[in-house]
Amino acid sequence: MKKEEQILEKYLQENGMRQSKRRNVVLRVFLSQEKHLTADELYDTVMKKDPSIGRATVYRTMKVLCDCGLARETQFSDGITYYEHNYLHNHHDHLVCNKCNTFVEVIDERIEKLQEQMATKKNFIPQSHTMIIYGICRKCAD
Amino acid sequence: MKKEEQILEKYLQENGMRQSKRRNVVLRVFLSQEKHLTADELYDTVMKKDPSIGRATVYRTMKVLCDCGLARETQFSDGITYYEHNYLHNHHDHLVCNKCNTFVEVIDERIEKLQEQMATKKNFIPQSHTMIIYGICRKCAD
DNA sequence: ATTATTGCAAAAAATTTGCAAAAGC
DNA sequence: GCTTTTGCAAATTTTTTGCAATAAT
Repeated sequence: MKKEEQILEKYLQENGMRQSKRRNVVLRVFLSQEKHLTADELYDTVMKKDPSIGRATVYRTMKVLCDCGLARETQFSDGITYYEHNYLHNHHDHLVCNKCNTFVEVIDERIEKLQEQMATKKNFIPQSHTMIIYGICRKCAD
Repeated sequence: MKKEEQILEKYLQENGMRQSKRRNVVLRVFLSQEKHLTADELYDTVMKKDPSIGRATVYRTMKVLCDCGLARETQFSDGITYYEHNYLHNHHDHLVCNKCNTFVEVIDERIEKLQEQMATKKNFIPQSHTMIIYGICRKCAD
């Protein structure tokens, strides 16, 4: 059994929730994709595995996955919620191209440190963050 | 006449658009409020000034204000679009409390510098960014 | 006069919810 | 058996759009 499934199982147990086949299908489809996914894209793929699974279950399951720390939500400027892996995947931020809308993941430890420092100085206990830099990517700059 | 109105006027002229009373009402209501506003809050206030103005006009006007640089959009984790001033207001980021949902504006020049540096190193031309740190605020920490 | 802007209502898009039926423990 | 989970469809919420009427230049 995958580590991720164990994490989910533990979370469910601790919160008086039950395991279910459909929730596991959503989990596995989510884990099998390395990209950022919208609820809709996830639903499409889940449908192919098990057509009996509805949209609401995908939304409800992703909420659980976020709560137990396996997934996290990010919103780009299009207003749609994207889900990305959050376990054994280093936290990262994004550079989003204003022209072609592609993005790359980035991480800068110096920025991470300063973010923590700054929040703490403001008497704020940081738990997570999103940082998105919009601009023009290499390809579109030519 | 306010500087902001001149900026809008210039933008409209350069883009073959016309001035209009209703657009000006939305602009003035937006300028009169110092906080972050949702389209809905804006609509409520605009309605009181001029009940003949519809929701669509508020949305369309805010789009124009963003395009001409007077406003900017930010999305917190609630998925709703907030509009904030972008002219003669220093750029800033946000600390959002996960418990009470209040936020404070912050700015850290060292982070700003590093963001620029990092993007450039990735062959990316940065144009704008959003950085939101979620956590627990001073009040909710007790 | 010509063309942009608007209100309105309807459409779209994304997500949530109520509820009876099915599934897990 | 009791309680959680689910599908479905309907409801909500936020934003966009089509169009005929109106306003700006």
